[in-house]
Amino acid sequence: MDTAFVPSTIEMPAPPTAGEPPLELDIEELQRHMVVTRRKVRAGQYLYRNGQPFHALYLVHAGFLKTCELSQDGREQVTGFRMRGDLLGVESIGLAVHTCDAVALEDSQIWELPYPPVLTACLHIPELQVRLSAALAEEIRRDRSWMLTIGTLPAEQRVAAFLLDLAARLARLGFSARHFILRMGRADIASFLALKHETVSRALSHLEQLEYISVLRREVKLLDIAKLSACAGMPRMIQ
Amino acid sequence: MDTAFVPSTIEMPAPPTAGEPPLELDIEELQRHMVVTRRKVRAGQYLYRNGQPFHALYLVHAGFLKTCELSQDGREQVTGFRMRGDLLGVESIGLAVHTCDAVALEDSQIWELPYPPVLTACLHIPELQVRLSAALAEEIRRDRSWMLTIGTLPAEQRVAAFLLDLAARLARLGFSARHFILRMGRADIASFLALKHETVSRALSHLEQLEYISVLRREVKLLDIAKLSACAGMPRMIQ
DNA sequence: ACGCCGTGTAACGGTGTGTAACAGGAGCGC
DNA sequence: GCGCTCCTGTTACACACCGTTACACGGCGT
Repeated sequence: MDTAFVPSTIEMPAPPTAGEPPLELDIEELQRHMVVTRRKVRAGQYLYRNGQPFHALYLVHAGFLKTCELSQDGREQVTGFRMRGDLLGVESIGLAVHTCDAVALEDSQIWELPYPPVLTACLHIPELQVRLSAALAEEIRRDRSWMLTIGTLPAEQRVAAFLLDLAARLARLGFSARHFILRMGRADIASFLALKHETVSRALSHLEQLEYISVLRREVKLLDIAKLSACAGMPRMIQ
Repeated sequence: MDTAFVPSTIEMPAPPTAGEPPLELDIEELQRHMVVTRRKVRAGQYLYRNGQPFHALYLVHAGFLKTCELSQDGREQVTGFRMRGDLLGVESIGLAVHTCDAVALEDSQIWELPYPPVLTACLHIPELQVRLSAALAEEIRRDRSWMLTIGTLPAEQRVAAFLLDLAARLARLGFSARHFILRMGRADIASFLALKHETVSRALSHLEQLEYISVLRREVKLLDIAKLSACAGMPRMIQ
């Protein structure tokens, strides 16, 4: 029935989908206007770092990454987990350098879209401009949705919301929404949810006691999606 | 020395600045490509509401507004306070309807930029496209910076960061950075910082005891900016 | 085998929240 | 102007959620 999310490596082919993701189509069109390269990033390596020259946007082809916001006094905050189809680097548009870090959590493949050539391409392909603007706006909405979750839900409900969001995104990519392996550790989940890792661990254990989920290290099975959804708080109004 | 931030009303002229804000120049240019109207919004009225058709971006000419994210189960989260020069509505680009609320906290004046005509104008004015993209990216950075603050700082430091941010933005508009009137209540500040309003009140009182600030209802004086800055945590690395 | 790191759990305590009470100011009607 | 109502803000006290501290265990790399 449910197929487990197997660890993806460089050797694994991109998962088959009913159709190519929309931005995937654009790669071919973009290649007619500029040099688009595909990059491999090993687990633990940075795709880009805060302070590095900003010269491209990055479209995830395969793999899993996290983005982090950093403060001058050493604080760090995970701001998102990125997977196939996600566009990275947009937050630095308009600046000379990147303003955050992007790290691969597993071996990944990334399309590198040079900037400003992407912007120039927008002039020639109005559809691309619409797409880019929409992608930026979607990024804003996603962040806002998490701000709502973090600002208004207690710890366990945040964790539930996190699992459901991850499950939904994996399902969109053709993976199982009920059985998957977390590609990030408890500390990263915690940072993302403005919690401490012990709290994440406790929340997972309690959700398991409730039999909403089964969890063993990084393997997660969602056992009762309805109950978990009720626990997670309802999503943003209209979407 | 310090001039107090006087309550702005419809009758008050926009404050004088050394130069017009960059986006202000674009209004004149935009008007050559589309109908740009100036709208008045009374305190307490909505500029737009979640679920309403999305047909424009909004540039604040004068006044003060808040944006709110809403959930289906009634939770609400203030996501920002907007003043002159701020662009609103960008989070809904790509959708048919607005995804959040924008409410005027005082009588305000707003430039209404019809969308998609703005997008079409970008094709004719590449500089505008650069500006719009940069504005969207700046919105993302701003939200991320607050996520870092909320995710890594305790309550009192969040409040300090909030005051400093507000002071800096007011200063940029030509107002005093040391003596101003808050246009929002404690509850809104609290929502924005993922706190409760009592906690905000307590933090303000304590900062006053420390003689970092003086606060009386909505009137705030920053007495020791250095101490307050040290309290607020250092900002995002490189900006 | 050893060391390091991530995960998981428990105990304790502190920070922030919830509740209640109160004060003061604004707005409205007479 | 006065009185009343409502809203906003402050403060005290109680409590619980989550952070802190500590430790054990398992997996992985050398």
